[in-house]
Amino acid sequence: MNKPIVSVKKEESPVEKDTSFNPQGFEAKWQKKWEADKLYRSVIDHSKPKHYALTMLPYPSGDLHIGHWFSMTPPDARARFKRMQGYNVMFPMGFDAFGLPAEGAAIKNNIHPRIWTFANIERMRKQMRSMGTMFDWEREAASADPSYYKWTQWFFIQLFKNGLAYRKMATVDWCPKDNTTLAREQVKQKGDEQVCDRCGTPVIKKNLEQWFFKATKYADELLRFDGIDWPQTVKTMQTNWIERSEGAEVHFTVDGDHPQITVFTTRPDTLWGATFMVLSPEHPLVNAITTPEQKNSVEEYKAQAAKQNEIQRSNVDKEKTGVFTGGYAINPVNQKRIPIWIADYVMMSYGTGAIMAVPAHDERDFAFARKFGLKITPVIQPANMEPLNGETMTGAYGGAGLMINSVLFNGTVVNTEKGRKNPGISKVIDWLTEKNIGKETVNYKYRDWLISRQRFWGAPIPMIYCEEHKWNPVPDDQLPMVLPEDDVEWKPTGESPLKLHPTWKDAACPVCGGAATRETDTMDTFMCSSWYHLRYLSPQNNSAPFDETEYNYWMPVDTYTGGIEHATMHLLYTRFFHKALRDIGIVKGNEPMMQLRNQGMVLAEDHSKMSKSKGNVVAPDVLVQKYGADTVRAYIMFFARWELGGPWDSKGIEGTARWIRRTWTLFTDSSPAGEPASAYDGRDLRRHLHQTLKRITNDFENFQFNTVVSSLMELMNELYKAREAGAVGSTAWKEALEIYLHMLAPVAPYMAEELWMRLGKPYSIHQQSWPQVDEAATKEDTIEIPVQINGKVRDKVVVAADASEDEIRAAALASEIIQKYLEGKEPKKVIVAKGRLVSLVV
RNA sequence: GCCGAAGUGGCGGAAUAGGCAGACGCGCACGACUCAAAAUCGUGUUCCCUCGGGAAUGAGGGUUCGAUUCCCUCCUUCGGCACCA
Repeated sequence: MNKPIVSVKKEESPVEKDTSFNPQGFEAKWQKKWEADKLYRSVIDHSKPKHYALTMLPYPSGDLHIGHWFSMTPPDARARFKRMQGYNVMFPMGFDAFGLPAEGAAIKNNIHPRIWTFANIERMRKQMRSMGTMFDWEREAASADPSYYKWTQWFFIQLFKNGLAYRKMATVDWCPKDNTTLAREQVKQKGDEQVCDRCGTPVIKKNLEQWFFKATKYADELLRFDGIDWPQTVKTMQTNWIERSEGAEVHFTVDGDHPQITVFTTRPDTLWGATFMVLSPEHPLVNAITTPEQKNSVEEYKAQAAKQNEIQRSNVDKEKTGVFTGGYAINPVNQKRIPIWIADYVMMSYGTGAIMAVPAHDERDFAFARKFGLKITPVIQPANMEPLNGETMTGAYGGAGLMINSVLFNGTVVNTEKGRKNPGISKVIDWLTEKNIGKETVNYKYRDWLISRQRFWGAPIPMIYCEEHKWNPVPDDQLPMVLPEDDVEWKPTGESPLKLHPTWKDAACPVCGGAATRETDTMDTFMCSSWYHLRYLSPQNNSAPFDETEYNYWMPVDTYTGGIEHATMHLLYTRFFHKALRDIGIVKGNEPMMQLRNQGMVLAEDHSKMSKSKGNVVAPDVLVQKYGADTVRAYIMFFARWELGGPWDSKGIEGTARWIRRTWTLFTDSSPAGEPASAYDGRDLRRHLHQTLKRITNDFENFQFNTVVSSLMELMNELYKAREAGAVGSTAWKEALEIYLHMLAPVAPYMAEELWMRLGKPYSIHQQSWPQVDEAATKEDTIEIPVQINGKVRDKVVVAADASEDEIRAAALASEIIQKYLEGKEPKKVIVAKGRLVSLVV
């Protein structure tokens, strides 16, 4: 397993250096030397432009898998490239170290999560070192370390003090397997079930008092992506997740002695067509307005809806259901008495939990009205169509037209625009406001971030409850509020072990000093990862979450890379968090990460997801032992488009391994074929070299790692040909070898360093400057131009690279083959694309 | 249902200010070396063919001298959201 792949040993003379390819040997050697020399230490240096390259930190599950390599080593190559370009690069790494698997291990093995977690970190750190990345380990941070979560707690308190963290009773999602509440972002739709994003278990609803962050305060700002270069897909996903909709709130009075009911609508222009009202079964006024005759059926429906709620009631295709409450509302625009129903297609969690139903112009309302025989009144008449008739319509009409049946608004134009851009909507909103029966409102699907978790292995929420003084933060001098080491029971009881701990929850009220109770919930681990990029700035700092001088130099993050699965979770949380800290005065700027790129996923060879249970996981350690880390890095970059990912191909790595070995041989074989020709013309070689340099520079910039490697492969093939042609010894040859190693260095840092040394160059190649493209050298002398007749290539002519259109045309027409095709006739048309092609039309 | 991304040889993928489709690599075939195999090196490899050529970038249409690239319609795959009022 551990033997070198190939031995290119020739008959050895004792003075000759060993030229056998032994990556395991030189990789270990350089790793040690780089660490001893602190080659990748990143410190403030105002003489250079800075570049903060960040890749999402891993959870310390205990084993580095190929996906980690895929997400870390290409960005590492790019960070190295940036460094050679003259940037002062910081490329830190750490661990998202709180989380449930540690508790699972605690339950299973009766071992404290801290011990399990930090043992895993130790193990993964070792594995990561083999990857040959330029991580600055002196900046490492682990979120489960008290010196880290001290500041996670401190940030919570800052949010609390600034009114951005609050506690409320709410209907929340609960994962019965993980035994904790979840934020809405962490609940996913799977088939027709809502499941826990972490474990896939269907969630249930619970009414609980929980801590929230006021993320919705930033809804509008989070919809703006000004000045940041993020993938459109992520921006779209966040935009859809927040889902802003413009409309109006309208107040309806209710028959009898009841409070008003407010509805939210995006179509106030259709108010005159509201022929009934629907409340969510959970709406607080349902009981009050239900008449005695309807009480039984309403209760029955509510019970059934509540039960369905636990399973899943949001199946779109489901037949509409509902019951009449017996109550009536007054439509404020025309004083019509309209029946109030309850139905589970109206959600308490959106808008006001009540809608005005306009069956003529809303499909759901239409289906409901038809099923229960409710009145349908059209109020928008499309042009060029028979007048709509509520009795005979077969579906709702949602398009443009003129308002009808709407008294003073009759004839008003309604288009398909949303909100104020629609003249009908805009006019009605103004009128509602004036009449004081409604007002313009913007509604969001986005909800505040539920931060409480009923778990042990997280940062304890630093709050204390006293009967008299209610909730108060733990005083700063008592931070961190550390998790207990002893007397913790590892039983899957469904309650936080902290709650069951004999003494942990006892505290003194920060206000009166009297007996008080600690919060026993911990924070969502996404809170920890919302600010880890700040902790990297100064992980040792014990008096502040980060140094301001470090912040001013390094922030914001220039390049952020990671998986797209975090689009509406971490990537949204961290933007919110940054904006909140900005308003509190802790950080500057509007966005934490300027450029974002998402890598794809490495799939198993059968195109399925890799998983331990399926046993189809590719183990990078084995590959490193067999081929060396450089080959694994290069193959990772080469085998698929980084942004797409794809299935692993275990045979494919042989090609990359061959290229690495051939590169080694090219540099170390001192008996080149071909005579050293003093008359060797290096122009072709230099042209290839500088064309490649230009391409690779561009490809690194654009995260196109696969073509970086293929360009290097091509250039190596050229180098072998040049060697045959007697290039060895020429200045072009020497230049080519040096530049080749510069370009190789980010991809295969170990071998590049080893070969650089063997060229007799000064240590270290990783401190060399990225070579300059010699533009003149990239230019061709002559070019071959295809000549098309009626779109088909018939011949190719060779002309000077700078030949004029006339010259090219003449050369094309002079071709014998072309003349043969023309059969003596004049072409109807001759198109010359200078430097590219000639197209003849006959 | 809505929104988005992607469809190129046996496979991963190159090539888009519209200009020689298939770079590079895997696989495969043949050859050299070898007693033999592996490794290595070399040659070939989109398909069809009557060897002159013809067809081809998911399908169909359009714009153009010319389309993988731009426009329209459709199909497939993947991802996101999902009774959002």
